[in-house]
Amino acid sequence: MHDWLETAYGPQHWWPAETAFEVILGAYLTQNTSWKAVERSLANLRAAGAMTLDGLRSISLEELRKLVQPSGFQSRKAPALKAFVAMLDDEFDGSLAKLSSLPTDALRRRLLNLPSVGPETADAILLYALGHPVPVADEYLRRIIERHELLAPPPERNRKGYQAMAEFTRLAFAAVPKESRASLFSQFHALTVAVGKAHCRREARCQNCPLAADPHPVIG
DNA sequence: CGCCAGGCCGTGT
DNA sequence: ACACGGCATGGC
Repeated sequence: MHDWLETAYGPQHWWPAETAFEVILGAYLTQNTSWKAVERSLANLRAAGAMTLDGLRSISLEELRKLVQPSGFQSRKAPALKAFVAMLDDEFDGSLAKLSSLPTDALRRRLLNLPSVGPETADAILLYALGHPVPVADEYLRRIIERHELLAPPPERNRKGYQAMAEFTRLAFAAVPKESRASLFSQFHALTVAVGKAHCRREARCQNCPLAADPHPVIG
């Protein structure tokens, strides 16, 4: 499935960001929000000099709310971003490297304790900002698994479903050498988003889904 | 205009 | 533990 999608879509070079901090901002902002809207918020943050740790620390909560308004949920997302900065400052000397030096499991638990960080946001930060080799699952992958019947029962939209998708992805790449796993998880997630955005709407069945034309797409 | 987006959390059973 | 609704905005 990964290889077939890669042939169809090519390298995706994800996460679309210049810095690790920008990845983290985007991971929060894109929660249930289109990337297009996130880009506007990111542009606001960049223009305000708030795309860095120092910049984000400096601006007021009120100002931050205005900057991230275009991507919605600002009453949640702005305080959540401030809470991340506070955690980094208070516990890790303001250093992403120190945060990242925790073992993956402990780091994941710490991230999940932050407000507005659930499994997907935690894993996106782990993989794309901090380079830890964890799979990232999302609603697109859930639909793909459901509609192509790759798992029984199909994953639901809750933590158990998320865990099932993560395990599914880990198993699918179990044979891949450990040092290649982060880049493959990145590429696979990016590809599922690419095909999901294009063909996998919420209600309608897949329309012209390229996976349906693949004679051999199914894992398991 | 209605649907939807790269989730998460509080509340009620 | 689980289902369910609210959260906000803008693109299409």
